[in-house]
Amino acid sequence: MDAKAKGNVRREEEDDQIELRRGPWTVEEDLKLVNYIASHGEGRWNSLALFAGLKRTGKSCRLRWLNYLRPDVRRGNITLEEQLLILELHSRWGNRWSKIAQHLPGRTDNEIKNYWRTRVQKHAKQLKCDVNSKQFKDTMRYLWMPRLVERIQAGIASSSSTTATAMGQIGIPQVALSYNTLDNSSTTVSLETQISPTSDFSDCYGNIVPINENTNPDYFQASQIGSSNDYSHGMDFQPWLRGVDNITSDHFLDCDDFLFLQQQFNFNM
DNA sequence: AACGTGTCCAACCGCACCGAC
DNA sequence: GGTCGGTGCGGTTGGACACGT
Repeated sequence: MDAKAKGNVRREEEDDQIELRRGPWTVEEDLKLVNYIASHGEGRWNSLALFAGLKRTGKSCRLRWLNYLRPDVRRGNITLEEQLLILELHSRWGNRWSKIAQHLPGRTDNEIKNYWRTRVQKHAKQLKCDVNSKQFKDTMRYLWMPRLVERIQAGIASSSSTTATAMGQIGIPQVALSYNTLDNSSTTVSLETQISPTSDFSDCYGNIVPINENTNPDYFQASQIGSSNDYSHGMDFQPWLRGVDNITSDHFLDCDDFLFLQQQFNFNM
């Protein structure tokens, strides 16, 4: 055991001696934490826990604040746009949840991680394949993501067109992901509600080149409105893409989607 | 109504990193 | 260079809840 590990063990032993509380937070504890941070700000979590009168570790206080009590935490279902972003960014960075969360304002790394485990990994399990396998990644890239784009577009088309204008007026940049759908028409989806003015999107997409100049099949692209992505790669999934409507937004695959996907997946194994 | 099973998510855990001393 | 305190990250778990039988 190295010095750092010893230090961690010693601190945990000290925690036990103080009889720190664990488990779910009470309303009273939440109020103490919120009020203390409102008066003194966040940071220095161990001393914060002490001075706020909370019998919790600093780590516990930090986690509670960041994942639950922070005023800008977004709650509720992950939107289609957010699902698409998660898939995109995960394909690039893997399980770098905090980095992915930086590009989904109001969403926590914990929430994204939970989403991935409960939704995406569940589908991988149902398809009887490893979530890290090429087959599963291809399925995401060539089937789920284009389908999400179409559904986002359908939603945009049926909703008020004032949204984008309003977002522009309050200074939120509009970033779009564009794809070529499988029938060779161009599809563009705006992610304006997800990208904060301070997010470093150039970090994600800083080295983008046109698809026809990149020979790497695993390459994905995203850009300002006007460029294109190509997820088709000659695979013919048009019946699936065209045949399913009325899909609920909280899951990116409904039952029919999944059955078709399972057939396509087995066929292409 | 009672029970079993599956799902979801808040919270915890272990580890690593960093800066100060 | 070693130690310590603070912090952040990714993986895991436990319990509440929903749903089916």
